[in-house]
Amino acid sequence: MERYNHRDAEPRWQKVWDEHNCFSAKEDHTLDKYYVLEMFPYPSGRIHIGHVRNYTLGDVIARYKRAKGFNVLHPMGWDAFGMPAENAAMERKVHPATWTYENIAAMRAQLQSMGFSLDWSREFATCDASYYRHQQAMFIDFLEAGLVERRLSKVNWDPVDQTVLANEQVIDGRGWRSGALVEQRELTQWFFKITDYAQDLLEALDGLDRWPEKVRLMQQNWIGRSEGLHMVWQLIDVPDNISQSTIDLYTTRHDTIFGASFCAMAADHPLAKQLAEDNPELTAFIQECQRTGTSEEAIERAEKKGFDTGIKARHPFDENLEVPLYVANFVLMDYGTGAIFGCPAHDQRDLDFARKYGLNVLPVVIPDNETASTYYVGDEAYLGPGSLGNSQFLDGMSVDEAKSCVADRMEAISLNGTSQGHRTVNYRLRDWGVSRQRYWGCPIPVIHCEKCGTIPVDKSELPIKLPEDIAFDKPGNPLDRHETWLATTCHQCGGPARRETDTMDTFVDSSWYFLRFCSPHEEEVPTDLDAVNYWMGVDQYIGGIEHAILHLLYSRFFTRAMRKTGHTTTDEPFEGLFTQGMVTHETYRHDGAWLSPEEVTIVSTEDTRTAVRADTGEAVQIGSIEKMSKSKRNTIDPDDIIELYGADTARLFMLSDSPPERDIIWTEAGIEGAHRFVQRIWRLVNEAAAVMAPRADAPQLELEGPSSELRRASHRMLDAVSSGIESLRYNTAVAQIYEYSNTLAAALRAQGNGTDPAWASAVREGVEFLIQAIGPMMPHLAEECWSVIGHDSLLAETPWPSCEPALLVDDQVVIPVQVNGKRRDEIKIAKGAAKEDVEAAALGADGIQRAIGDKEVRKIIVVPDRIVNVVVS
RNA sequence: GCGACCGUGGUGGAAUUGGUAUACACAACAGACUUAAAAUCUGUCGACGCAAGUCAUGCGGGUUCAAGUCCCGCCGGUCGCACCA
Repeated sequence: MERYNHRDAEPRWQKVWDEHNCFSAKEDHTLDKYYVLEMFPYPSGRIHIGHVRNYTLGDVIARYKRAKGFNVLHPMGWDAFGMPAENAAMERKVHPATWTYENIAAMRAQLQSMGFSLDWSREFATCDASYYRHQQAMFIDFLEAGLVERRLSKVNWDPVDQTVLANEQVIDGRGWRSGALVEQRELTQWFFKITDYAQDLLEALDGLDRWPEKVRLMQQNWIGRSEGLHMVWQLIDVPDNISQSTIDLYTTRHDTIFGASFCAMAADHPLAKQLAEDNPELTAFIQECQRTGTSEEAIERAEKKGFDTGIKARHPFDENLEVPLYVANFVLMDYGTGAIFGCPAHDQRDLDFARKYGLNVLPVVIPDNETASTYYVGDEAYLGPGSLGNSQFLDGMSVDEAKSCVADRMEAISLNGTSQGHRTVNYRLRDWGVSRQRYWGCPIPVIHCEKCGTIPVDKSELPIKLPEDIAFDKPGNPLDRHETWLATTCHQCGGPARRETDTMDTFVDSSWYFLRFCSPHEEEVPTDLDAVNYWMGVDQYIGGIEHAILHLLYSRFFTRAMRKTGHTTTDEPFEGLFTQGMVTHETYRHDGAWLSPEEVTIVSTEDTRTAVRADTGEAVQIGSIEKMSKSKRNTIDPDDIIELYGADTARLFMLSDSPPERDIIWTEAGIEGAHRFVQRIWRLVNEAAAVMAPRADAPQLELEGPSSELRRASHRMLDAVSSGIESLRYNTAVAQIYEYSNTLAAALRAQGNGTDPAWASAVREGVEFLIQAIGPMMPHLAEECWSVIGHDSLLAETPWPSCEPALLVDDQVVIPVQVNGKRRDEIKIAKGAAKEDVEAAALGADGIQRAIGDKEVRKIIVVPDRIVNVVVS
């Protein structure tokens, strides 16, 4: 028998599937649908192993659901805008569009060589004008619905690249590309008002019961709801040139209000800025605050610093209590009101600050084992529960009682005619700044007209296409310098106007592509409501955990915004979410330089494992196992694996052993093991084909008799594989298949060339089940085997077989018997046997008799069909 | 610092969700076939013990007839957030 030749079989079956149009989703909206989607790739040039894992995980469920009779939508596209294309343009003098579309072509071919069951007829790239024109139309819809705003905002500005950087692109205070010190700048930016949906996005997390708990928690923390009190304090000794006589404070610890010993506002608080105008010292302090980096380290090391403004703030419940107002470096302008009262005894930052400036530290929440008069707070603020003390009318209350009492009183008393406080809810979530000063993104469809102001373009002018003739010879946004593109006419007044040169954050592109897949060729509007109604939401979405917040939260917001503007009918885009682990590999170093796996030979002996350079034989240091990355040079090229071992082997390796949510370590031994199993299945099927019942014969399947044991194993395997796939526990499904192939091989060996027609039928059934079970995982091998056993039809078009329930249950069960919780023997007994019979059988077993000896039996616990425990004293 | 998750053989991992701990695989070892190697097949494989058995799921307690699984406290690791008042 010839070895299975993947080089021949894989392209052949891919062609057949393509010719039969096996994987295009049907436009029949009366069928049960299943929408499975993996996060679409950025066309960086080549697919990497992480893609192979991602799309394999999705393809298994797609092929399985198709076999189960669902109308499956499994599309693919390209998240094609972004910085790398511009970097390539600058480095290699190639147009971003050329670079991107060439990469797409190369990567499409790679994905096709993996045999993924994708509906390529729905493919698009987000940089296609036919896609982004609809994004522009929706931007205008959002603007009209009040979901978009243009306002001044602080941004990270890279002075060398002359662009805004996202927080993630600022490393240790420097631009990730240029290495230049990042400046804080105020720029007019476009924002999506995601904060309008903060409460809804938070509450709806509860309904996402097929999302990982971890991701829901991360989003919950990111949204960061806190319930607090907004209040107004009177200011005293305000300089004459300042009109402000009160300050707005925000707190969540209003119970500690009698412990307040100072107030503090952010360095960029409007009052601080006003005061700084004629105060050089304060100006210098504010500048110092702004210089402090935003990196984690900088914040951790930064000392609490303040500047006493000389102004006093009057305590709302105690006219005689006046506390100093500081400008402080640890107060954030963009949270709450940008100003706080400090209660040092019960907040660590306030305590550090108070100790530095010699401010009063008065404990007001007294732990149960302390008394108010003697309780001393040292260098650690007390954050725990207790009863109020040193707090006038609050004394004796719990923290919660005191909070609600303070809130009631503040709401009741008035200052200058309005209530001095009100309960309020704050979120950490910020509005989504979508402006990017880049060329390779979706142009924001807005013009600036001297007469009419900043207005959206008329929808009839869409798409606002990117100009093609651009140069990347200078840093910054080339759109700013493209005069013929910039100059336009205002559609309202007919006067001259200039185009907006900001383009949209690429996260906008990926926030609705899953909706576009439902009707990718719709020209008039972004989505066909009929199609969206039928296909959405995505039943199973699969991607990396790194998108737990940004992409997944933006998409949830965008879907809501699209619903509000009439482009879809549901709020939640992804009903099921699965976050897969990374693919990792060992790292190798020699003389400080990283070496790729091909440059290294591993030398293994019985108990050592070392590495040498493949070319020179010099010793190589084996480093830690890390995520595959170009910088560590520990990547594996999927093309090499497909060529050497085949797509099915690569797919099997991705599915076996490690649970999909966990990181998987790529090893040569592992991929070879997977390849051996591919060959083993091939041999097994061919051997079985020689002895099993021919296809033409009427099957002579029996529920009892000699062949039923094999049949039980077959049906149990199929059942276990089905549930393993449905719950995405692919590693256990693969283990079932391994185990079954051992069983089937042993059965063939035992029976020899038996001629019992019932047995031959059972073998045929078992082989067919085996092929069906591997179908979603190793589709080419399965298709080849399917034809070997005499089928003319395609496995890809064959329904999933159903199990015979009678074969899934045994009429006899083996149950372990314990004595005092330790297993001593086991008994074989009829399933569902009466308790008394089970007890009798258990007590009769040799091992049990021996273990009991002369001790007294006190109790026998029988868990039906499970276990027996004999308790002796 | 706060929050979440995880610690099971030499290795990846399984365990019906409180009911036979270590399925399946990798590695290793022994054997068969072969002139030889590869491939393939067979067997062994948590520790100690000749055995009966004893001990083993990071460590220490607890609940229970029964704990890898539940509770409390440590230790170690991974991830997320982080001056959010």
